[in-house]
Amino acid sequence: MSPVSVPMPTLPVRAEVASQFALLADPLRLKIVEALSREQLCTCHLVDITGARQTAISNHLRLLREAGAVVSEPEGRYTWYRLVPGAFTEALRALSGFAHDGPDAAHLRPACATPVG
Amino acid sequence: MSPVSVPMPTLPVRAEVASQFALLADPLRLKIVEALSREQLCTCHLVDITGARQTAISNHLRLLREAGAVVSEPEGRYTWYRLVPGAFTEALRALSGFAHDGPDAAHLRPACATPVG
DNA sequence: GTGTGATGTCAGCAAGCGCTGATGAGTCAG
DNA sequence: CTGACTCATCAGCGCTTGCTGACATCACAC
Repeated sequence: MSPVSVPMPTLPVRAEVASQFALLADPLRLKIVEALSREQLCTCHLVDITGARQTAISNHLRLLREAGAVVSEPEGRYTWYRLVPGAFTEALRALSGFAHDGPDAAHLRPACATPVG
Repeated sequence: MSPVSVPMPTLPVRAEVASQFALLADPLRLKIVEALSREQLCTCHLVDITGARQTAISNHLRLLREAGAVVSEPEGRYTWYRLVPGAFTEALRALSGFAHDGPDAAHLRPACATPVG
């Protein structure tokens, strides 16, 4: 049994990490997350910043909210949004593992052809 | 500062960063990238690791190859794939900016109502 | 040369996703 | 109360994406 057969011990919940990446995979949503990482904003701000329609912003905010990436705080007729601090921690950890240059690992080549048949 | 009116000076090419995140947004592709970050592998390995069909693996590898995230090296009847070291650098940088806890920025609330209207 | 195995590519299908317009709830000013 | 404004939700549409099966290509063993 080569290390190939070992079923990925690094990430505990790959689907969750993939979901975090999926949240950042859309340019508009990335723009929203980027803006919210700097300061709290309400929907009207995000509409102004991104230039997108209010409904589109609201849809993306709902996705982010349901995923636990942002929290909403209604205040009067405005609703303030802010980024949850540890929302993308697992994604960052996974990506850090990928992005680090692995010169040794890059040359590893496990046995390929199945030995018996 | 009035970051609301400034149209996002942080990331130069948001669409490209979003594309890098999109590459990691699929669980199967994430599994492939994770495996290739540790060692070079050929398609038969990835089929064995992921349990997916060969055509699905090949499709995902083609996406990763076209995006410049992996490189292929045919050798005999096998094709070795390895991760390009700096493939996700920009995504990592963007995510690092998001993930860092910003206690001060989290309390900033720019003026909301349009001044003149 | 022939057979087997590994790999890439193509067309087709189903599902998910993002945008839009319309609508309704809630809030503030007059 | 009425009007203006902010925001969320819904249904609908189009596009993209991922998976599958079928087929073609290439390399190795005999």
